[in-house]
Amino acid sequence: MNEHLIERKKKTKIKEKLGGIRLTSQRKTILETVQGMCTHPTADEVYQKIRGSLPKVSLATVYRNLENLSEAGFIRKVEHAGTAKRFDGNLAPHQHIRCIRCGTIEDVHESPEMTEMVAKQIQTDFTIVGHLIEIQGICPNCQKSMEA
Amino acid sequence: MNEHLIERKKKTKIKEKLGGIRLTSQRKTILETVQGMCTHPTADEVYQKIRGSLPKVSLATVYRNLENLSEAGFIRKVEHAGTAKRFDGNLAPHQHIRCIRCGTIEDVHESPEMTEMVAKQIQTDFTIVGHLIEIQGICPNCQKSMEA
DNA sequence: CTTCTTTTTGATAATAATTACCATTAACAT
DNA sequence: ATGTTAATGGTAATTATTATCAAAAAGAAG
Repeated sequence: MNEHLIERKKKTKIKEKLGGIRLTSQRKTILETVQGMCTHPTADEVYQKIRGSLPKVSLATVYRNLENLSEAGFIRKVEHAGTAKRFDGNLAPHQHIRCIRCGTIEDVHESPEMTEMVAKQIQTDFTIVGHLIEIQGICPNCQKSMEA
Repeated sequence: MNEHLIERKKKTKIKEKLGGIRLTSQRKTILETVQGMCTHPTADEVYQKIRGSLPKVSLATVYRNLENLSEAGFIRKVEHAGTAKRFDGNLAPHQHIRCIRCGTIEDVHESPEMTEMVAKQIQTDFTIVGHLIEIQGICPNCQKSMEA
């Protein structure tokens, strides 16, 4: 194995292709940020988080990348009843509990029996593509602020 | 039963109190419209529907009334993952199937076993106030338009 | 390493759904 | 009939998001 080949191999490794879409510093940072947060952030929350390392980044870039990173399957869009879209770096199938006051979302596990039960129940002329089970509650923080 | 009492009874009947909130023609029309539709309309859909009988009605009035009619418990706000809010005149507990392409919502029945199962599953520090089971699919109409 | 093509970006305008504001009008208790 | 309070219409403001477009960067080809 000569030096040329070694050089080549390194380059290929470093490139870290994202499957068709180009690897820009913005895209990389956004992906790593969502993967590193367990809070199911909105576009704006990601934007605020990355402004330290990428001061010139545009909010539009964040929206765009969250959208195409989820289309490419690197993150997923959280289906929920709240207003602002939220994203999740955890690709394992699971459901969520959402605070109806502040919008905070945490993970909850969905048992295979429940999945099966949901699928079994429905008789419809729609073509079913999935389902959403969202538990709704008040988070501990909001409970505190309500008592005060 | 003398005429006075008969007169009184009639009046009470006609007043149709809405539980604290005043009975305006706009409010009455909006309530009856939502109750008469099985399509889980958005504010704008209600607005378009009532413009014939109430040409001067404001869209803001529709938004306001859908909100306070649901707060007062006469209709319910449909919890769903779509963008525009939808309202339902059917107060019986049930869940929905939503077309992810056009937003159409139809009713689906939720079995008590499923309700129980959802409640049983979760271990959390949130105070649970309810849950949302949304089946997601493609409605027959959208299926047709996709084929074409 | 230079050049070419294509994608992506930043800045900002536009849009969609909703809410806020406020002077005028209407409801309804007295 | 009248006074108080709530509701309305018209419109501006807000929030979340998408569209636009010239300039910059990415990655392929030589």
